[in-house]
Amino acid sequence: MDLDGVRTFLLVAELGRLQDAAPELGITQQAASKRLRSLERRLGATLFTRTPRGLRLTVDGQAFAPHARELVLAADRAVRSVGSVDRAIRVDVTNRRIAPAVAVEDFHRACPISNWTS
Amino acid sequence: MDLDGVRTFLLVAELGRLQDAAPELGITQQAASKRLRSLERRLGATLFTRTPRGLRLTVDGQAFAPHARELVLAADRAVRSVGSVDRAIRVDVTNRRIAPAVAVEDFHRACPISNWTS
DNA sequence: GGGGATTACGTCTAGCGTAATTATG
DNA sequence: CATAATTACGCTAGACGTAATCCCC
Repeated sequence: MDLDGVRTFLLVAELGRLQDAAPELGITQQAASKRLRSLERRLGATLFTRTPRGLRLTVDGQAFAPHARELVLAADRAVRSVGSVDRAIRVDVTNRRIAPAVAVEDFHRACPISNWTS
Repeated sequence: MDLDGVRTFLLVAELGRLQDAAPELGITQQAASKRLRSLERRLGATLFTRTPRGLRLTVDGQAFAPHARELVLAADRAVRSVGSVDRAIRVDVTNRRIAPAVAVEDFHRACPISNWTS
């Protein structure tokens, strides 16, 4: 499951036309069309009714929309959850011959933390 | 953003070893390793500490885990939201010469619904 | 004919699997 | 040495863009 397709769905549902939504997403109209087709194929349902004046949500699309919004919000929260932690220090330990290095390394093994190089 | 990587993350975080998680996901150990690397690259953070006995969560990984669970649950709800709606009828209107067809077609234009053929 | 979406097609990147490599205990 | 993860490499499927096509006002 790809979230880019879900974001495409939401923007197209809001704007009603691929031509408006596609530039916003940094892709072409054709790519947006294929994203929606791919999403519909994945879900096994038709999300939009295609008209020569744009796209309108089907009942499936209307049912999917709120869940899609919740989904992208959850994704944004998940992305924000990393990197926001205050990093204390960053120490590279390569020489085990000196006592402080051993002490730091022991602490490293006892309490693993990210951004260590080894 | 790809949810398969998030599901891989959760299973590896639970089981602690790629070898156990990979078959569960229907992929090889190497593919699981690359999925995690891809996810970490996407997030810009290291989620696991690699050891010769398996993988352990870093602080970033611990912070990401609950959001990841919420994310996959939201995805499952979103997928279930389509197709569960009760379908009432399905009518193909091709002949505009008869009055009932016109009436149905007008209703169609006023209130689009999925599963129409045109 | 004009605006809008789709299809066709070439290209390019991402993801997987098999096999070989590295690293730890 | 055994175990577990990584890297190398070839392959296939998916995604994008350009160009051409279809469809309804």
